[in-house]
Amino acid sequence: MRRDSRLSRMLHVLIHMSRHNGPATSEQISRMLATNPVVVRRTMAGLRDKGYVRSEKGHGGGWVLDLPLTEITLLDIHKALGEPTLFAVGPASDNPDCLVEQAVNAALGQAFADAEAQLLARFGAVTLADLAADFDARYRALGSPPWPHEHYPAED
Amino acid sequence: MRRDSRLSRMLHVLIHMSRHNGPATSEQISRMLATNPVVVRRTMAGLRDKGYVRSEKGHGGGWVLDLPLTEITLLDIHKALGEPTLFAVGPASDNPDCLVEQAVNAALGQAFADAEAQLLARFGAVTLADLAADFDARYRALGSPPWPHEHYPAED
DNA sequence: CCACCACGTATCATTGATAGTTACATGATG
DNA sequence: CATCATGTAACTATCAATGATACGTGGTGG
Repeated sequence: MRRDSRLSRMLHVLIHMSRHNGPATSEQISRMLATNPVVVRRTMAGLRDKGYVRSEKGHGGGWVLDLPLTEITLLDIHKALGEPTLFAVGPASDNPDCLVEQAVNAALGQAFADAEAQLLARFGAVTLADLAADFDARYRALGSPPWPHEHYPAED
Repeated sequence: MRRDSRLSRMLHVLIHMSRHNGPATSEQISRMLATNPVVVRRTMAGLRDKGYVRSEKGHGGGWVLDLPLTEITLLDIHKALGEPTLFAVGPASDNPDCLVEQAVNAALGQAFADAEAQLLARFGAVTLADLAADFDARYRALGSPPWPHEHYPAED
């Protein structure tokens, strides 16, 4: 099944933004994500509404982080994206009155609910600063890796 | 995202089959699942190949359970369906060389891998007999519930 | 032995979500 | 005030599950 990559993409972008001086335009971001500017604006809109980023129009405008990475968890971004369904498999409701179907869905539903709770707890425990620190470790480990699009090592 | 309901459906069907005398035709099963016979054959094909059910052609033919419910776990059925992706959200690979993307995907990937392991372990620990027992409990609790399609209380 | 029944399977249409695109309006900057 | 950037509406593209049609194949029973 087709997988939703918005969470991954937004985390990617936010970390880049934190290492970036000044606003990043949707155009620049879209190149990083190999997509196009409208998709970026659409997806970032949710984060803006929750106050994680700010957008500025006109010359020199673009997107700016509005909170430090230490204050943003993966769970926050997941919620900002509208809490999309995490699971690709789910219960059937072909015959809601059927007791067999109810028994099956109760078992599956409980298993998925527990897995979701675990996943969300994990998301809530990881901040973007943690991911940025992992990036820094990878960067140091490789010395001077190639830059497919602009990375911003810890300098600025 | 659209959710794969095949696992739920197959569990539903197998339990009904265990309470059924003689083969159940794809036509009968399709009515239980509010779908059509071809979808049933397509989905059951995987279970047949793994030996959980048998199919018989001709007059009086249809589908028959080939193992007791105690010998079949939810995990078995999941595998028989081709182990479809469990998650609806996943990593982006827009820029595989980007160290930021790698850090993001490592964190997300680990979280999802752990959740998947938990889910599969749970699936492996539940047999269809457990679900059937839950059905029996629900049946007894309600006395004589309505039958939207044929249920088979513990008699035969 | 042959008519019928049920599975087996190829092929195409439908669905529902993200993702991509085009077009145009709005606001800010220099 | 021309230009740049976001905001958004309205499409189209894509992908996998699902649904539907058609036809082939093998058993069964009359």
